[in-house]
Amino acid sequence: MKTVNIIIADDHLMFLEGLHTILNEMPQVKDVHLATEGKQVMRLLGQFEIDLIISDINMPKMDGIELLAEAKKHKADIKIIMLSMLDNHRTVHKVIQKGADGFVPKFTSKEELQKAVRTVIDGEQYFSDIIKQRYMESVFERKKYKDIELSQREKEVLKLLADELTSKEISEALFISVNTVETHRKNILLKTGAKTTTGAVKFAIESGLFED
Amino acid sequence: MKTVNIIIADDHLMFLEGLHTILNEMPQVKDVHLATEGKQVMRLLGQFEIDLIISDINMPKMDGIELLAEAKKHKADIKIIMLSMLDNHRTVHKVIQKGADGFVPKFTSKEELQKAVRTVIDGEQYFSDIIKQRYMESVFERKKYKDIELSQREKEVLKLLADELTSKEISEALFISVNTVETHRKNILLKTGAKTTTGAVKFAIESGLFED
DNA sequence: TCCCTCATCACTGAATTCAGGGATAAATAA
DNA sequence: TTATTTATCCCTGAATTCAGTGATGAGGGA
Repeated sequence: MKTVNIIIADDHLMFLEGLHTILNEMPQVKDVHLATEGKQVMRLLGQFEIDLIISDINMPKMDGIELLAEAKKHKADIKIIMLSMLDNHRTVHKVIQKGADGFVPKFTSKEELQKAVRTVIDGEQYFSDIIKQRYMESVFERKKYKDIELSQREKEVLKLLADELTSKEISEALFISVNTVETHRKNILLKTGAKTTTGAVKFAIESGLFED
Repeated sequence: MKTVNIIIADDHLMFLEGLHTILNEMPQVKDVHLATEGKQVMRLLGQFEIDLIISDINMPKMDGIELLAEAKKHKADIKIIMLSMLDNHRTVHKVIQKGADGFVPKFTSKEELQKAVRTVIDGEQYFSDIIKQRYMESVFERKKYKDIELSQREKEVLKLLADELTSKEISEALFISVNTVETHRKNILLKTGAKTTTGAVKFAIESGLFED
């Protein structure tokens, strides 16, 4: 039987412990290295011959998404299974796009996790049903937000509006005419479908527009 | 040596597994029951003689905060150690106020967790340093928001403003005069220190004012 | 009892926003 | 190349908000 060396990464030690226990039950698993953040994983990659990384997304210093890219850069055929708390569907989208080999939520059963590991080390991909579902959601969300994508300048204006500047103040801050600012505002309302500036700002905060 | 029966609750099975492993190492621990949500803990409390509950905060159906109150109601001298991801300091405050016997973040080391368990079963309280720190933060935050506490009516108006209603529409919705609405708005701006309605709404969203 | 907060209502005038119509140059995508 | 998007600018008039000031009755706490 083909055996593999694994690194598991998560900043929660208790979680790491549980994961370790579950993996040790598997005959396919040879060595298991533990890490509590991304940079540590990279160091381990330099020291050992690793076949699979199982990593959490939220970690200090270097998160799972970054790690995904770095690890694949270091060793192109390395397999990566991502774990997550599954709070939002934006990250689900990102992880899949970045080329993860597997993705399961943290509340997955022991059996499903082991199945995911077996599937991935056999060279196939494994995504939990709920992940697939979230992925679809994110596609739809994306479509919903696609139609109302603001231009860079509009975002800029909206941010300043959120900071309580008036049109005149914004015009002075951006060195443009008040009329231009007003036009941007008009278009922002038009695109977001909001009736008031307040509504547009609220929308921006809630849809994470300001995070980009 | 005094031995105790424990229930551990967390909706993430892998985490539960790790916690289980760590507890099993302790000679003070007799039985460990697993649960994935609050209601299940309550059922176990009816079936077994339990001394300590170690629970996550975020769980489906019945969360840790609710569980805390329910469990103490069921058996006054039961001990409860809370675990959390430690995202915000408002929940830290809530948990301590509700009378938890211990509170440690999920990224705690095995040693600290075991120490917390020993301390609590000896009848004392155990709070991690970072928890104490967060608690202090929440106290300061609270003080900061204390000065600008809005009245019930003002909150109501602010909510409707966030929903893009104009003063006139609000006056119609609440069956009061437009002048009254304007006065409320004026006072909201005064209290929040915001210059615009947009700013006040942004403040309300970010400070979690709408959550109460 | 006295003071304070809350919720209600009123008026004025200045500032700002919103809705509506257009226009133009430059860059980008089809 | 043509069409679309982006960023810029302009004007008008109605609606709305903001700032300032003031008042009243009800209710709670010191």
